[in-house]
Amino acid sequence: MPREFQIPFELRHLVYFREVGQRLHFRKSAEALAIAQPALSRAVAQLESAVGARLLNRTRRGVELTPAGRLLLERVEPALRGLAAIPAELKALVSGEVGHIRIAFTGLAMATVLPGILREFHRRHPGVRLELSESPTASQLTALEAGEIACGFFHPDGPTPHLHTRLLLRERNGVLLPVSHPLANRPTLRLRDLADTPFVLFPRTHNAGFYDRVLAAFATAGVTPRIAEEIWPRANGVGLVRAGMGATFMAPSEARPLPSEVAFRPLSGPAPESRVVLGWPQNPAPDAALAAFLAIASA
Amino acid sequence: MPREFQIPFELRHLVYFREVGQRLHFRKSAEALAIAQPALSRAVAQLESAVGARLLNRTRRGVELTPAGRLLLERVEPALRGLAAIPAELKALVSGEVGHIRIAFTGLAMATVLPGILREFHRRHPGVRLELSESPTASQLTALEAGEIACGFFHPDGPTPHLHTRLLLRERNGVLLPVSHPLANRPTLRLRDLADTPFVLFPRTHNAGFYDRVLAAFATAGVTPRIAEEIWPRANGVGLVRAGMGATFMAPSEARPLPSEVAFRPLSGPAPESRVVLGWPQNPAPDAALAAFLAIASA
DNA sequence: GCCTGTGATGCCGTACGTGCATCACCCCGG
DNA sequence: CCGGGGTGATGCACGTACGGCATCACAGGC
Repeated sequence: MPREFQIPFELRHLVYFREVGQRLHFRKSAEALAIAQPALSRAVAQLESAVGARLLNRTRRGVELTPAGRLLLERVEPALRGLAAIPAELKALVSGEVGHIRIAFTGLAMATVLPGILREFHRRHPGVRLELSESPTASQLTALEAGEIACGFFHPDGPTPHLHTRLLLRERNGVLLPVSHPLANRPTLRLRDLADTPFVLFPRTHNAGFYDRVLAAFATAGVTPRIAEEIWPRANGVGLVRAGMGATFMAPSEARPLPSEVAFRPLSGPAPESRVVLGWPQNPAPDAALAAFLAIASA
Repeated sequence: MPREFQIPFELRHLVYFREVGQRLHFRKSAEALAIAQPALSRAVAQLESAVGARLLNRTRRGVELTPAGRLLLERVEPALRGLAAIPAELKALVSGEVGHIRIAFTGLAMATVLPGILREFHRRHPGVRLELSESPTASQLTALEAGEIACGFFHPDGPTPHLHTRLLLRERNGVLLPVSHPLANRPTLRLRDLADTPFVLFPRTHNAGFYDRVLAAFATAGVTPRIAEEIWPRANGVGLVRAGMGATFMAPSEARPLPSEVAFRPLSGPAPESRVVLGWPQNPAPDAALAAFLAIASA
């Protein structure tokens, strides 16, 4: 044996000793361990020699623990219990029963697809802890690149290298405007009607893709929009619209409960589109918990 | 292999895996473990097979932990640290550096020999915890028999089977009496002078040996004592003497600080004798800590 | 007194952990 | 583009030590 680092015995010795230390009977312990009695005697003797202390007092009728044996048993029992539990723990981990996943999302994702996904995942994998954090698309992309999050729900913004993506939501936006707005009484609007209306958008850096689609839609309609305010997160734009500071774009899904001072109107003709994408790194390969989450989220 | 109960791997596997899991490099880890690299590869592969999970992702330039590997490492490290500490712990125990000893004593022992012994033992063996409890001789003898205490300081009371004993103190008693007593002005007293003086003793059941020696001393002196009160522990007798309720016997050593209302007078002629004995069971053999204590106490 | 039951010991086969040599593969540099 | 250094994996042969079987030494009991 070249050297047994730090620990001069093996688990076998401890398991055997625990049995004898509890039963105080070599033959019965050997039977319980499914080995022959001499092997057990040898193993215990080896352990005693390894730790440099007598662990058992052998009398002719039975065995009793020495103080050293009591101390060792006291130390060994929890250690063995812990080690014995490891395979099951790992099994639970690789099967996706337990684990934790760091997930980022945008406000739109939380307003649309995310709640249903979370509910279903939690129902099927209650042992997996989710760390959820709202952050803009651009931040999610760098976090994914750095491995800080396992997956993200964001809004696509051109190509996403090193990522797998799955399109979860794609909705033509409508317009949210104050009920006091002259166009608020029409059932649908066209972009070109809104040339003079000031718009509340968000900083382009936060989701350049959508931002550019908004401008493209205006261009297609032949008008140039007036950008009055920028705000983030997008949902807060409702407050500005409500305050009469302008209109904003919104997907129908996120315009569900609205204050009475604002109105949501679909667009006919060109319209910007909101997209929610689930993205995760191509490598390393997702662990079991993440794989299960991705499967449910993509369903 | 007949069956490896509960735990499908050996400490060797865990030690090896910990090294690789920390260094993330097979060759360097093998060198640090003083084994060849192939042996390490095999051992880790065996562990992975045993726990049913890939623990390391082998890439061509280095190694990285899988989630399962991280979890296992997290579990294994404290376990190995605990197990590695065991030999030293046992060594400390058998060498008597640590441990604990249950000790019983009587008030007289605490008033005489015990403080010096405790001080010296604690100086030489600071890691040994002492559980001290005052209890009468008879209780100590049954506690020793039952193995409830490791040794006792008591007053011998006839033969003590199954015990080793060591006589630590043997003092002729004097008499403690109120200063108002007619005999208080004599420098020494004789028992026969005290025939009419009421005495405060203790229940005979608590130390029949001494009690009988008191009566024997009176008999030798040709008088019959008047037993007025019984009290326990003995030291409380001082209070009764101070209250003028009678006299009592006392060893010179325990009559050091006395209230001014009482006086201690040596006896000439027959006198009862106080004996303090250290006793401990003949078997089981004393452990290292107890042996060290006995050696110091007997010195 | 023998018989039963305890743990320890002698002997031997074999399984398995090990080292050496080599392989398969990839990155990197000329 | 091709070779050299470096990674971990694999084939093979050796030695050890673990385990089983048989037996020993010893104490208690109807």
